[in-house]
Amino acid sequence: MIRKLDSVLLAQNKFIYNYKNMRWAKGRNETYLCFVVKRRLGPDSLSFDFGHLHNRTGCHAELLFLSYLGALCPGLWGCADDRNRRLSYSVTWFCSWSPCANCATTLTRFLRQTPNLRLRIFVSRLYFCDLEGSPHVEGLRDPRRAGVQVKVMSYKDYFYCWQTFVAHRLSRFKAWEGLHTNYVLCQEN
DNA sequence: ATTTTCAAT
Repeated sequence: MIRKLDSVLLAQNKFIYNYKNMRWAKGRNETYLCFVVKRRLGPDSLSFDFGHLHNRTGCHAELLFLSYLGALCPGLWGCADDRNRRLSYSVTWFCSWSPCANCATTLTRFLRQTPNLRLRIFVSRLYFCDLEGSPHVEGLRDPRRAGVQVKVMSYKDYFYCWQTFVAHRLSRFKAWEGLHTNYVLCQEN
């Protein structure tokens, strides 16, 4: 069983504040990304690592994650086994904002060149997708065309994140008001 | 009706 120190877990209030899927998320000037890395061995996949990060100035969370990928997934590149095959990984991430157009393009290009990496994206809120003609709607469409599963987080996803990434102690995830309604609204985009 | 967003100060 994977066991990590509390310091790598998110504080409860930080999780709630950043992932709350309210329609106008005032003051959420950061983006958090919680991730699970699994190594795929034939039909089985084993949990390999997990954690979270947030953007730094000038680097969106998604691209920051990509910069850590080599360390998170040893053998993803190069030939890692005696039969000259690369190792396969699957990554699931939960992002507080959906990817912007630029990140989506970079991500899509990256994944096309890395077929041994499978990615699933869950997003809590849609980044600038309300505006008419928003280029960031591509943040949802572009990766999908490359075979990435992109979904809006629902109650069960928040629940899972709470259990997996948050220092919850013994407290159970408690849904905020409007969670489900906001989820439904987001999902329609 | 309007509010908000991977800051800028």
